[in-house]
Amino acid sequence: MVKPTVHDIAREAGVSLSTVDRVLNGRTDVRPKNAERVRAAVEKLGYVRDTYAANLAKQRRYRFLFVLPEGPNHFVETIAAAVHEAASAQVADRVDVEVMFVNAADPHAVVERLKQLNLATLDGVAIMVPETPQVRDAIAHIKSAGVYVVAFVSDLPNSKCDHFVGIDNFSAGKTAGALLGRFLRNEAGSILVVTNSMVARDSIERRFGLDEVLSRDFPRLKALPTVEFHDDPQRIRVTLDHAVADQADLKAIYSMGSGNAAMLDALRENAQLSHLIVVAHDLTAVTRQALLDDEIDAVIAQNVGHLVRSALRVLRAKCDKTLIFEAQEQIRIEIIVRENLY
Amino acid sequence: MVKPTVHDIAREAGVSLSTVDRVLNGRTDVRPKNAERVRAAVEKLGYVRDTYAANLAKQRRYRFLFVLPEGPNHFVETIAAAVHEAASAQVADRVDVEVMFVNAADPHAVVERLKQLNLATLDGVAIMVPETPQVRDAIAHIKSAGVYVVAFVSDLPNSKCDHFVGIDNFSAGKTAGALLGRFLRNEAGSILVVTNSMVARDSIERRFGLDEVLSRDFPRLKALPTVEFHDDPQRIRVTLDHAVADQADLKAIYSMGSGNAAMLDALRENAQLSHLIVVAHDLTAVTRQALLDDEIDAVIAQNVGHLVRSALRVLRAKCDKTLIFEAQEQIRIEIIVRENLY
DNA sequence: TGGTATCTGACATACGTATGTCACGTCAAT
DNA sequence: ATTGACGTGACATACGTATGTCAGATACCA
Repeated sequence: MVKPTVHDIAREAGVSLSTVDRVLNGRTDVRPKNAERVRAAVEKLGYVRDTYAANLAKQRRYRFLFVLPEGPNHFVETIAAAVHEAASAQVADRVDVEVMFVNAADPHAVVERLKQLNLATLDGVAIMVPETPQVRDAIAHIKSAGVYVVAFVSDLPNSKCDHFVGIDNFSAGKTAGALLGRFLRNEAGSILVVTNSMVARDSIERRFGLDEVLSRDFPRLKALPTVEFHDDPQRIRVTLDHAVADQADLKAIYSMGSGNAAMLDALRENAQLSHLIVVAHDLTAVTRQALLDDEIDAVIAQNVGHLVRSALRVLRAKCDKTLIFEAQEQIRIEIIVRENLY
Repeated sequence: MVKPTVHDIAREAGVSLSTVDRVLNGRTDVRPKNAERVRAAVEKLGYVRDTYAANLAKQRRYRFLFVLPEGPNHFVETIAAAVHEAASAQVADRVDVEVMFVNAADPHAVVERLKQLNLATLDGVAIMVPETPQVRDAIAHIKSAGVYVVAFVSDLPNSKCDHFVGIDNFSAGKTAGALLGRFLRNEAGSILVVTNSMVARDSIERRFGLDEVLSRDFPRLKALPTVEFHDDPQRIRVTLDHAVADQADLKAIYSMGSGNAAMLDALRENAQLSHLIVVAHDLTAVTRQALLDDEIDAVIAQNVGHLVRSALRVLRAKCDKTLIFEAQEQIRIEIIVRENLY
């Protein structure tokens, strides 16, 4: 009943400890017949390597890096805070975590920074940048150095990442649509959709999700063309004023990503907008306060603590070449109203 | 930069390894002055014990037990499955997990089973039973044997538990109320509240939460007195038929706990009820399917995987006497609609 | 001062695994 | 028969911590 060790395997297989080690760690110089006997013994006794003892012996440390977009952004700041929190909690687990900020808007700058990484000192990287051909190449380069890569928050479907840690943004958009449809029961009208930029694939996918649900389940609601306001708070204000003038049937606002603060500021300046349903993405200090103040009806969020811990667990699993526990790494699309705010 | 070891502490404090060990493990026979120097060195070098190395040396295994209510219940079955899943994932972490089912409806039977436990072979217990004076005493007994106890899913506020792993049911009820209020925008009417039994404090707390939100934010909505149907599917059917006859303004159903299947069956048999908004608790095979079939509008849930893993982490932290990472152990009140179903 | 109870340090062994060294086989090619 | 390549086993050391033994130091009291 007690956990078998390498010694038990050696005895069971009738070979020496050295041979067991050679098989287990994929070294050369083992006769196929003996390798097979070792594998059979492992199977029979149900041996699983004690990773902690192994790490102790190897003096192993896991060195991970988070690459996050720089610039003022509440969501990213929340993530960075979660990374630092997790990092301090994980020192006991032999993992060292660093954070690097890159100018995500400039693909060349991103690649430049990625190329400068000393890959010999790294075991894994979690990357949160938009996918470009250059980024794709940089990732291939990192991976070829034996460093594991996970796409973080934004998926990089065409890159050779080991995993994606984040939510399905298409479903997130559908969820927003479902909430809007239910919050506007029996009502017809239009929905203003705003985002900072549609360059990020996140926004595009969310928009698709929204449109699919609205057209299928709530055809009485019409989503207006997405308004992008590229870091210009003025623009959102003007857009809102126009919308309220042109669209007599405006019923709701869907804020798809960064820029919630600007959207809320604009909302506050136009009293006519106070009856609108507002659904926004990402739980930050700003949206949290807006929920409490009843300025936002619901927030679609992903738990940043889970995101970070999941990324770390996945990277560790890759390093240890162990299986990842899919159910645990599934990042939930959370719906947050004032009452279940945490 | 490298993690300090006990040797570093000994050197820094100018004492021997033995003395460091005596201080660290709370043994006797250490002069206060030396103990203080060791503590200062620990502080200065930022020493943290390597739990894994320590467990290796101690040949430590964590033996935990989940005490769950028996009887056919989808929610508990889901939990039991999650426990077994987590248990198999945790063998590598030196933890052995067992599950015991008790007849939660019979306090004496519960206590009888708890008293039979061989506490010498246990390190921690997660208990999910309603609180009674007998249970309270049994828990005190378990704790006095040096076994850690966490209240699991249902809180045991008057018992001497080490922790509560679960959601705040008052907030959960408020969340349900907030959803109902938003789903029934601008509408007035009554809400049917059903549950299997109000004996469990969960239901009582949820009801309080519901009432508070409705009266404060949505006074146009009136929640009818809670209908309990004590494992009698017939009862819920009759109740629904009466409600639809008596309450012309019936707008929604709030199912507060177990018994979703019976509620749904009754709903299906009365075509006049198909336009009702339905909010239910707990994500199980039944509610999952009902969400997909659009029979339920939203489910308030707690992630059973998180519940179980949190309980295990908390018990481990107690055994290791390390701090628990509150943010991670906070169980979320999840809102689930068809689109963010997982 | 002697006796004794209380502290302390040096050292050894162990946990399960990784890794290195070295000698000793076996077998085929020279 | 000699060489060399390959396969193997025995053994040692290490990782950071726990725990035990025991001799020796120190402090305290009479």
